[in-house]
Amino acid sequence: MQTRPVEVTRGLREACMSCSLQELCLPRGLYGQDLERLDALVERQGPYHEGDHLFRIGDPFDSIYAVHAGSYKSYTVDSEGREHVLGFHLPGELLGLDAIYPGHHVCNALALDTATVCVLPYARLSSLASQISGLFTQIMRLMSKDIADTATLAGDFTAEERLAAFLVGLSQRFQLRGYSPKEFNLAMSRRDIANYLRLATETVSRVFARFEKEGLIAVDRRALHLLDLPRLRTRCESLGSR
Amino acid sequence: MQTRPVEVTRGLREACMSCSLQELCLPRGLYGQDLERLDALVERQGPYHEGDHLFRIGDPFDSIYAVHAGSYKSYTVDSEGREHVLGFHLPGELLGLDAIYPGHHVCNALALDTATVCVLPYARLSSLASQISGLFTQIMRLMSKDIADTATLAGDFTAEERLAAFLVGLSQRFQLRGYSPKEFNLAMSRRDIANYLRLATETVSRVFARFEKEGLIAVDRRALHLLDLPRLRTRCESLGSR
DNA sequence: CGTAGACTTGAGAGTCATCAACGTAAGTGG
DNA sequence: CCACTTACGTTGATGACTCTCAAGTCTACG
Repeated sequence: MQTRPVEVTRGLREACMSCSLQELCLPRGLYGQDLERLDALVERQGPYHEGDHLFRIGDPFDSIYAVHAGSYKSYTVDSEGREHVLGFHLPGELLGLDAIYPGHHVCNALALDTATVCVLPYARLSSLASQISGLFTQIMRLMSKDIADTATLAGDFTAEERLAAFLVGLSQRFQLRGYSPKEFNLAMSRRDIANYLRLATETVSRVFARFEKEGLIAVDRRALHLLDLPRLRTRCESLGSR
Repeated sequence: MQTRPVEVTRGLREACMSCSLQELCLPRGLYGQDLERLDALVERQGPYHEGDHLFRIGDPFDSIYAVHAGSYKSYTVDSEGREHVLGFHLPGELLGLDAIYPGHHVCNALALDTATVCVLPYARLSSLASQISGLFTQIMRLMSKDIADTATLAGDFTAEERLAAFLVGLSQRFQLRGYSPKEFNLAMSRRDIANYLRLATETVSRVFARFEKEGLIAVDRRALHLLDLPRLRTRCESLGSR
């Protein structure tokens, strides 16, 4: 069951062609007519509001989503009802790739704030990818990146290493999108961060406090200031693959 | 630097067409002429022997590998020299998908026993994928599965849950390949298992002993006997996504 | 202004890592 | 064939990191 009917802002063509995320998103490396053809199958969807679900476990898979604005979290719920956060998704990143294989969604995705997505109907996308070799390449690249990234968190690292890596990673992703790498707002709660990093919320709270005491960061609720990025990096050097 | 020159068993065509792994590997869903065209670009490589590297971090990426026989492990080495096992790969599974994005390998892969692979040159594969829509679909499916699988281990589970899930997962994979799901040999050492599950080798040893005492398994060195698969499953229910 | 939820802080407990010693199997060279 | 070596695996004792439980603070919102 797709969660709820949502406005589809089609109207203006050139969703991709004028999008500021071109460099991060699928169209990278596509030009002219190829880009127009991709543009023709993309639909903007939203806005979703905080807590709205983009899709849920079991929903039939028919589209991949690219975050256009705002941010999302994806998560599963295990047999005992416990939630497991799989990732946070910023503009330009794809959602729903893990649903291709089984043909239905295997995780939930919800908006962490007011957010929109670009909908890429999979059937049309794959037929287009057969015609445009650059598109095939780009899809493969993004999926490959996804595989490499999910492997990063799978270490047995300390709470400090995990949180430092998380903050450094976020910083890099914000910078790529043209935002300040040293100052940004966390869209997600402590509980979500803790769950994502496989820690207790209390531990996250304590490590934040420790980092602040050491002058690494300044944090006020969701507002974050990375004061000493170099030293923060040394705190998570072992997770080098980022 | 590709590790070492290895014999390439081309010779007989029909590597894919007669392969017993067809149902697991890429050709699934391809027939007749399409299969022949895929077959034409695949080269069998090996045999590699225990400890031989298939590729190493930094090696230029130009091919995806499909395990044909034997088993491999993939792993990284962090800045402090510690090894991190990313996965074990059985016949029919793909290796090197995470190298597409960066264009070079981001992990090492080595043979755990005498093993062979099928080499899929990426450039030729992607051009073929634009001609055969079923091939594109299949590649996407396999990458999607990879993404979903790597997410599975990322929970904060107990040592028992992790090991139970590992054994159950292995069992399923062996069964899919036509082997007994209850009796098989572990190709990997305790140290590798422990590293993969983010545990100490001693912990793995102890949990094996505990499982044996409970009558869940019988284990002698690498020889494993799953005596009570149902009860083993209940031990890792929370990792339900498998 | 009051309540609910998010966040913080403290104290105690448990799981697992570390350190250490020992047992076993396989391979080597005499 | 037997000491010797090496890698692997098991078992025990101790300690640390982080979870759990609990109470308290702060913020947002109705």
